[in-house]
Amino acid sequence: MSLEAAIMGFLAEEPRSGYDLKTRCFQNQAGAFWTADQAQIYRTLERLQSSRMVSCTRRRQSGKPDRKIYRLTSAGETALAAWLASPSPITPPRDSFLLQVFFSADLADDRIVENLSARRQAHQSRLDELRSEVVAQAEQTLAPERTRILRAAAFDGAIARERASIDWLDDTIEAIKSGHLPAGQHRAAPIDSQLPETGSA
Amino acid sequence: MSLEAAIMGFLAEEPRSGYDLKTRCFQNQAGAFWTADQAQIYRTLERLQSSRMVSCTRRRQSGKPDRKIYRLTSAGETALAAWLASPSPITPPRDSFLLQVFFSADLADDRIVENLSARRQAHQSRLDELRSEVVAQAEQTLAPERTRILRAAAFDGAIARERASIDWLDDTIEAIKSGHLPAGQHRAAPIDSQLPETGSA
DNA sequence: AAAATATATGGGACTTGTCTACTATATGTT
DNA sequence: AACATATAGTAGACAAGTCCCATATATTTT
Repeated sequence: MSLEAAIMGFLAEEPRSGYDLKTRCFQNQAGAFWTADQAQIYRTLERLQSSRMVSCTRRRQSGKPDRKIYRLTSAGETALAAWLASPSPITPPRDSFLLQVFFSADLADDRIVENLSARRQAHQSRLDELRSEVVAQAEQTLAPERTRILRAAAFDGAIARERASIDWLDDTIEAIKSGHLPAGQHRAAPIDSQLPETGSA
Repeated sequence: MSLEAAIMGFLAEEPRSGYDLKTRCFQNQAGAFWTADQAQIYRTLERLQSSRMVSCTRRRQSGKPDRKIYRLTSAGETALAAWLASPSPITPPRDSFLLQVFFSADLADDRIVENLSARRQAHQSRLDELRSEVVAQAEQTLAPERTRILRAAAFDGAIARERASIDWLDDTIEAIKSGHLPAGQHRAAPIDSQLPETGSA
């Protein structure tokens, strides 16, 4: 549903081909909020066409294969407007990393810290990407200011969450490093050590 | 994959039935990080059994149907340990709400504020749930301290993100209310008004 | 006595999204 | 000449998850 809406949102700006959507729209722009692989974009376009939300015209090109240019129909505009005004569903939580933390009592301290640090790295890269995307977006002075501000707000939302994750990771790493995490009495052998416990029990 | 791991994580604590997992584990405890409906829990248990990660013993009950108690095998313990030590995949962003914000330039200011406020409400409820879950978890003094602390850390991660979202929403609502968002020159008619524009253009 | 609710387990259809790979042509590189 | 890359679109298998529903029984409520 969201992918349909996102595609309609981009087509509302201007008509585009599946290829445009894939390379231009879902890589930089909306890639921060929704990703879709090529196969799915094409299939969603077909579905939108068969439900009359978009229309399609073929454009010949010399040498390259034909482009199929999709444009939003008036039914599509209505559907897009309805989606924009409707509350978007709260997605059920699905965070495999927090799940790992939740279950990692049997993991040695330094292993836990490793995992947290790696995760920190990943969030940091994503934050950097988001920031550079904000800059790129701000430079596109062709779009009306209202559009630019709202898009910036969306990016800010994503950025705020990345920052929160990083801060939490820093705090947690710090807490473990300074020994606030008591050693466990392991059910069986500690996960990454064949040695018997020496002095921690 | 994560659901398999989560189930194994719970079975590592103690043997349980599918019903236990559904009602006790995936509703309160890990429900904050991963949800699964009943159908999927049972099917995943079957899959885990056929790959020898868990074993199953039937227990008769008078009146009620038999319980199938699943326990982690040693192969399962190994697989769980491997999962805990492996970096969890970064999931591609998929946030329909930010997508809406991204595309909502054609929506009237007060509509946008409505949407943001509704979202704020939702995040606030989720935050409250998380907090009460932390309290509930802290009261379970039967679990070893190490376990409790790590679970609390996982909840803190989720809480940190909820708070960040709420703060961002507050800021954004405030910015729009104080008129920082310029009116748009609409492509067509403004989305939720049949009246011609009067004084905003 | 009928109806709802909790316990316990399962089946089947469906949607979304991922992964792979294939067809074509033009351009640029080694 | 062989190869990679960009353009543009198509096709099929598959995994994960959601939704709705069926089957039992026991207890509690109306």
